[in-house]
Amino acid sequence: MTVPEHEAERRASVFAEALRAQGFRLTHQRLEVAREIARSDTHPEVETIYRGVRERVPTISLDTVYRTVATLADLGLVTRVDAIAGATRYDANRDRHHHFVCTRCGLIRDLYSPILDGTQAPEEAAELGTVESVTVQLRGICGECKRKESSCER
Amino acid sequence: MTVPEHEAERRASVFAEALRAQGFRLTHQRLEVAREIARSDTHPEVETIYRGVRERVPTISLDTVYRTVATLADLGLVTRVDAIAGATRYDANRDRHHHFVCTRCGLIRDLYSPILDGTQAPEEAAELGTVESVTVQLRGICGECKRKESSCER
DNA sequence: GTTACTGCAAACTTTTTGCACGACA
DNA sequence: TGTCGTGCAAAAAGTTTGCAGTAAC
Repeated sequence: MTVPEHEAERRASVFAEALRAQGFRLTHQRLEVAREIARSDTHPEVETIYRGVRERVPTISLDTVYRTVATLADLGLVTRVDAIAGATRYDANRDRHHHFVCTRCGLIRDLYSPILDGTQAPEEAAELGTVESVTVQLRGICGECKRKESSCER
Repeated sequence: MTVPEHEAERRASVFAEALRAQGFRLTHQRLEVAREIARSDTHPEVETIYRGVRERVPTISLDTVYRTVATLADLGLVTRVDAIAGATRYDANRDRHHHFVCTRCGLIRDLYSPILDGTQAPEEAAELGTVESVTVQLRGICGECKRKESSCER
């Protein structure tokens, strides 16, 4: 939790404002979950957020945290890190490559690109640790999902 | 499964050879799981691999697939896509940033870099879909884990 | 013949869901 | 006051583990 207090508060207000704008009720629980995520820079999992919030709201339940986080994610206010929901996926491709990820359906396609292969780790990275690989992730909507969307505007 | 047959076979032999070199027994089950992953380019989850293998080895159990995939991953022959094992993690940082991921402990740190921000999606990506964001992922060993490793060579 | 691997079943973890009560607007 | 959100409990989904029999070396 090294996010400066003012930055955390700013993020939390953005969350609250967005929830209100979308017609969600500003409940005590939602505000506290939003605040907890906002002040964290460790990319926490739900369990961690839960423990943090519970210090201030001892009666909150784990499933409320799950629901609130899902709501914030749906509104695009927080992102699932390297998000492909569901089970762990495996990659047997040992050649240097990058990924295109569809945020709608979870499709992942390999992408070969000498230009992207040239991406260098910035110097600051050395402070964090030893970099062993650099890959680029493109996120967006795949052709299939785009077609579905335009055909039957749900 | 658009991996050409010869490429799939090549990958499968690499898997088999590596298993043997590391002293693992080349069982029927392991070879078939290895082959199934090798011929797939859809970044499958364990359940999918299981279904594929079961067509050829109807008696194989799901947990054997889990164990084999874990073994292959430990040997570095397959990678967990955007791998941070365990629960889903969330990111409240809406500013443009990149990630450093420690493959040992799962630590994720944000990385700000105007240079990385300049990374462009290659033209070929347009064939896959609409790209909405481009982020760079650095994988490696964090300072903490490196220290632990050098102090008490386990 | 040993020992590692497998299949089975059960446990564990993470996440989702149905329902009735309570709180926000 | 009406409806949405919460807490509880149970279930579902994904993954791991102990054990006894089986197969690889």
